[in-house]
Amino acid sequence: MTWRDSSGRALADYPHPSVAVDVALLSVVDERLVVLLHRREEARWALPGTFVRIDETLEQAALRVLREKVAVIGERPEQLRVFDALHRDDRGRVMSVAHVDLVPPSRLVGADGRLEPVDALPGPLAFDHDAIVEASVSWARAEYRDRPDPRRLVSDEFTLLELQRVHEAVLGRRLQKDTFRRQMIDQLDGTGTLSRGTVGKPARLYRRAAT
Amino acid sequence: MTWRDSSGRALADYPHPSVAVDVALLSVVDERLVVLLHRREEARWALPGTFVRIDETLEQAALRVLREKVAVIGERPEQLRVFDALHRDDRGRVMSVAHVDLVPPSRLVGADGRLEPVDALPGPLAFDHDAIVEASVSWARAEYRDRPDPRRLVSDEFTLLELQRVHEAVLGRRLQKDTFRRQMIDQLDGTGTLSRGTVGKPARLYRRAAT
DNA sequence: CCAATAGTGTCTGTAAGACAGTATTTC
DNA sequence: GAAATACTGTCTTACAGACACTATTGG
Repeated sequence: MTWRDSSGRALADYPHPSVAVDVALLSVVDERLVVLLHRREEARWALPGTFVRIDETLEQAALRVLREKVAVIGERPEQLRVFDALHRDDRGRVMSVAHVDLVPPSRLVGADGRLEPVDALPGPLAFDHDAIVEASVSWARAEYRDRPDPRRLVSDEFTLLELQRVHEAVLGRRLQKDTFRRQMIDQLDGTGTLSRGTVGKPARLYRRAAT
Repeated sequence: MTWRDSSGRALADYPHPSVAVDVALLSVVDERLVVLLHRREEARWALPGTFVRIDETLEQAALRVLREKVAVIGERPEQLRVFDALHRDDRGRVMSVAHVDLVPPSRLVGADGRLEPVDALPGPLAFDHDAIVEASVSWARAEYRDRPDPRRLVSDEFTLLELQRVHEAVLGRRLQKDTFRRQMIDQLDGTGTLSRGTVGKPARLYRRAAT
């Protein structure tokens, strides 16, 4: 039984905006922060996006668009903000809830799209997608500022240098190893084992500490 | 001329969620951070909210709901996040874009509703409005952490103590005057005049520096 | 003079940035 | 031994927090 207002109309009887999700899927490849772009129509690159169905949440829609449009299993999409300019989409009144997700590159084998470094995008993207990429990079940097690899881009056991390289890629700048060590060390558990097979003194292996 | 897809349907022909805005309108009264609540139906308090019309932006809808439901002229509503649980509204599928606005108490004379301190709300609010209030307080505190009264709750000229009292109300804790002074002083311009009529040594008056 | 508020100098602890030294591996 | 990388001690600088002292008003 659907709800009716005093004039006998249901909610859906009133004209209302459509809602889309656009997802900036980030990863780290070759020590650079990259975003997965998707070819939209002819000459324009865009983020994967879709309309939100009436029976799914935003997160479900975000995971679905990654699966359907770029063949990737997402991890944990986060909302950035709503883009709601009146004429941003010429098909009608559409607001888009921008999302970001950050996954290890192993998730991207066989992905349908193009990975581009976030600081060297191939020309302006469709809609307001340049602004979404910018917001997603800010989100990722805030996420990696204080905590050791919260999105698990490196495997469960890692050396401090491996961890540092991932943080440098996300933050987009070099870090000093002694400062980095001091910031991270008390959020890590040593495994007692050492890395093997590299030149130089073997490094200790760590795990993320259970918070 | 409306856009049609390959099966001849316009966007609005597909069932899609309705979009609402809910606005936490904050102010500072008696050195406490307060939120304006609105009576919804019987026994439940709620934030003012409305459906977004097809021809208005989120900001316009947020300003409209303040005007229509609580008779307040808003200042600059900011998005917090979208609440999108599938059955959060029993009238149908509705997502709500939570907003926050922070205005001086002079805007609230004649407001239609009840001002309550954010840390002493009268029981659980309707829908997910408790979470919206919590997010709006976090937003306000971040806004006031580093900058002198960015929402202009005090008048154009003020003493450091007046400024500090407003910051303490927003942040919900006492501050030390010497630390506070050092944080703010280089973002202020002295006017060269002194406050008058108070007990004790007259204080210098300041203006917000042009950033 | 007393109470009250304004304004400022200084000490301490913490942490970042920078530098340099020692340690342990491969080749 | 040489090269390479891991690890750590220490110095400097900056700044927050805390304390205390001086300054200037009304009563």
